[in-house]
Amino acid sequence: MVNPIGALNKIFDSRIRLGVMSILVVNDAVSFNELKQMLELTDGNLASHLNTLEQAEYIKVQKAFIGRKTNTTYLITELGKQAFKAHLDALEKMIKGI
Amino acid sequence: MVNPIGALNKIFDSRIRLGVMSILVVNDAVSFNELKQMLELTDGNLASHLNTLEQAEYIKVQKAFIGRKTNTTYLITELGKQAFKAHLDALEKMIKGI
DNA sequence: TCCATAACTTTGAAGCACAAAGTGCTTTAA
DNA sequence: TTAAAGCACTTTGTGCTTCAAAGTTATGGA
Repeated sequence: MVNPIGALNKIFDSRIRLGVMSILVVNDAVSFNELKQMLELTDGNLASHLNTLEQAEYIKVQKAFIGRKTNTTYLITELGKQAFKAHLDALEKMIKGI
Repeated sequence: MVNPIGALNKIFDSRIRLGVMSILVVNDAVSFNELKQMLELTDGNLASHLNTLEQAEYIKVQKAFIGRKTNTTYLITELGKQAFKAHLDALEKMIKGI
């Protein structure tokens, strides 16, 4: 038998990063504050997890202006979508014992 | 919106514990060595994760004899089954954005 | 008698998660 | 026109988790 946990993505071991991806996979552009509120996190904690996801190129940042005010939103990348899907597939296989 | 990651079980944040549960949920009694081989872990690492699961009463140990030799197998408990299922449900809800 | 195997426990290092506090910029209220 | 408050961070420090490696105890086989 092949080790079932080997196919899991380490980046998604973290519940918070998993939560961020779950949100971004269905929502096109979500702001820092929306994520913060949805996931009930402190700024620092959220920022560091977003940073990890950005380093992995699973998400990207978009800085825009709403009137004069800057607004930062986060989007999932194509690579991020693939990695997330692959992780979920691996999870499913593991659970179902395939 | 309710925080989607709040319903996840911290015990199952670990890929190894998730792997153990996935195996035990479909296999009735699995030995220490079988788990060790399937998951490709060192003795100590496996033992400590099994210990965490046992503390939570999600698994239990069965010491039996094969001839004169002792044989240790692990089984999932009813509580373990419930907790595992609840975790998977929470995961699914989170991912599907329910 | 010696070695191997099973099933651990202990130890220690490395990495991670998290809160809290600090930063720089901007906007709004007094 | 300060002052306060919000946004989006970065930095810092503590405590927890993970893991490998080594040590332990017991048994079985050569």
